Amino acid sequence: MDTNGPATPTIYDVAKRAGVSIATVSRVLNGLSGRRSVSADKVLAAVEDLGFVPNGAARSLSQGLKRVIGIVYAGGPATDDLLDIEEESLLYTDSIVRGAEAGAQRRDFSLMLTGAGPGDSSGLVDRLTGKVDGLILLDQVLDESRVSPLAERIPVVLLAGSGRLDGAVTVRVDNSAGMKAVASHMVKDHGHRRLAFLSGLSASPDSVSRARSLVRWATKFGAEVEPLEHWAGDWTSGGAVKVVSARLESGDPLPTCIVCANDQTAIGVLHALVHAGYSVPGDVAVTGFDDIPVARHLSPALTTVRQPARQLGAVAVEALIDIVEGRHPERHDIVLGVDLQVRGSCGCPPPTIPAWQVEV
Amino acid sequence: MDTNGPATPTIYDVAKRAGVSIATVSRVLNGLSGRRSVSADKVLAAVEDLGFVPNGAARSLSQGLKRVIGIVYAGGPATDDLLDIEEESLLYTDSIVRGAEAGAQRRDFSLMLTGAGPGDSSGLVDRLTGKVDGLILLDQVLDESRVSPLAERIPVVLLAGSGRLDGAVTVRVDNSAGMKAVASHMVKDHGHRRLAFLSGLSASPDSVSRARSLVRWATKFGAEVEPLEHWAGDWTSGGAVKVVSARLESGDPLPTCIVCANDQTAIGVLHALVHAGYSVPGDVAVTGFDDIPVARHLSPALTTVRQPARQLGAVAVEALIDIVEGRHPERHDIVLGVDLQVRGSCGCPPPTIPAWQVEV
DNA sequence: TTGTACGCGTTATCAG
DNA sequence: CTGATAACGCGTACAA
Repeated sequence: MDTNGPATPTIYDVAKRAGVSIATVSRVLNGLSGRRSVSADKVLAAVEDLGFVPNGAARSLSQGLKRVIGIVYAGGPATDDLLDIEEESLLYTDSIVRGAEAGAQRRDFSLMLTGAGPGDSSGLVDRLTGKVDGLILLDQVLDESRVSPLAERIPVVLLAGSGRLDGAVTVRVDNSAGMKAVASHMVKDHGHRRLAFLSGLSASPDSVSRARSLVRWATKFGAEVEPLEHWAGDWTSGGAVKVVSARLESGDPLPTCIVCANDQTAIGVLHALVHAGYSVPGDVAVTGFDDIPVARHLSPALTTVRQPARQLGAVAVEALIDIVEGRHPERHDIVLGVDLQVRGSCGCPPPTIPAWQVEV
Repeated sequence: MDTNGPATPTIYDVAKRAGVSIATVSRVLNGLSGRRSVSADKVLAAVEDLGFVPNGAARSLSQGLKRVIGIVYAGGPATDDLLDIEEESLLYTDSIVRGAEAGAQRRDFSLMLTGAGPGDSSGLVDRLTGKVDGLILLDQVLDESRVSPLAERIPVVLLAGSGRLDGAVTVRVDNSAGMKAVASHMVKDHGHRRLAFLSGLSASPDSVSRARSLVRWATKFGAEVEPLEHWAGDWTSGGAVKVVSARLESGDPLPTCIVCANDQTAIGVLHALVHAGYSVPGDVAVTGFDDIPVARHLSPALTTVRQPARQLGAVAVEALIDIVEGRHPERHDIVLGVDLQVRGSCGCPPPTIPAWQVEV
């Protein structure tokens, strides 16, 4: 066993082997050297031989830039089994992360990931803070009141926040436009007059904003929305099932259309209604929000508002890196568009092209 | 604008403010100091005041340990639109990543994420190498031939590799047991005699191993498996659709049961069969592998082999960190168990409990 | 073009 | 228990 063999090589080892100074090695490796000098070749050869890779920590320390951005999502290490059931809900987050990773890679940054439990995540955030140049916070990982103090220590971008925040930039989708599209389609096209909005967690800006928008537009188009307090969900399908069951037991007549705060909730509604013997969309129409991949595979396929999840992540990273590199962003509140994906659950005939051919 | 204000504070700032030396600050912050000394309180106060967070790069450099592990998955930054269609396939990977993150957090490590395109990812891997203490490579991100040289520069754990590799530890699932369960259920319980195995990419160890196992067990149980070359898929539902279409056009009779290399493939098969007027499981039974969240929402719900994706990630991280910290792992080939999730697509009656109540 | 020497912010060693 | 000081590995002025 070569336990005491040459540990991971440093720039000094390379320099020695190539017969030059470390400055030359550094220059060659960073392209600040004449293209094809004699020593350049020797350096490259030595690098190859030794399998040298620059130590990132030293690099960061020297340059004062880590080239790493951190992203924090809600719902970290919970009980393994418990979360499995609601795993679909994580999907949307995962798409965002993928988009963020792609964006970071484009700018030669790396992405550091951290899941934050529902409790106090400031400890986690602090630990991450030391390792990164900037932070992306997904919805609900930190009280908005705690964001501002954080933001004056390190660049922060909020994903799906409420909008106006002190130091931080916010990236979010146009909830209002999405809900207008839903209201328009369900009220004007399908003629529904009594809708319900099944919300997410009441503390979430997205849920609040979607509820408000739906009420505004549905009302404007001549329909009415049931009291929100009867339809308080929590983003999960399990929560949605409970709400629908409660409504069924209350004896009140169901609305003819249930607009859900997200797809996960819509899945729960679908199951609960079918289980109770109702037909969707025959008896009740259902819509979602997000367009997670499973949406088009449900039966009936879910009519939902499509969020550009991947792009959301990419845009957030771009904005963040701009700030990190000293470029101040033009806008502190970036809003991305959405569009309605009409499928079967709203009452429209299912599209003739099969689901696996659907393109964006 | 406080542009020239006190930049991010260092340990020197804290020391000065507390009226002690940096050594004392360091000790207090790392708990190597008497619990309640006088200066400790002053240090803590100064830290709080200044919002001091230790610079991770300096820490890493000093300690020779970055406390970061990297994970590389296949399918990085591709065309945004293209990938959306196959996004379900990413889901399995995402679960692994989540498990890995949870595992890392438990050991006070951070997770760095990188998506590698199908091309030569050695550049990406190199760049990551400098920033982490160890690497987790998901299936197919690097030729197995390239793993060994990498593994002697930095600890590496392979996820879903072929098993025996030189320097690296491998974590994978028991494909053989999974396929045995499928073969047993479909042949012995349901009486199928002619099966097909719709494969993943032929270069993937997982695909090869699953194919071999299915053939072995199905044969042993008295059934036969169609020639594999007629059923060569690529892990995607799009690829599966093409294969099924080709089979349909060939005029050959379909087998009575199609065993798919993964769930994504099974989704494609389901769609293609239904589109062509066949009934599942009436005319043809279908099974998957993975148990991605969407599986239980399909109609019919998919019978599939459940992989403990999250646990896979967590175990990989544990093993990797052990190596990083100098503990040599007992086993270099860690195999996790799987179990068959019987639902509707195999011909069994759908379970009476609704899908949203299914527990593990 | 090339080499020397210093700084980046911590931890850790070794005197007091 | 505390404080000065040497690493850690790299980039980069500055001098040659």
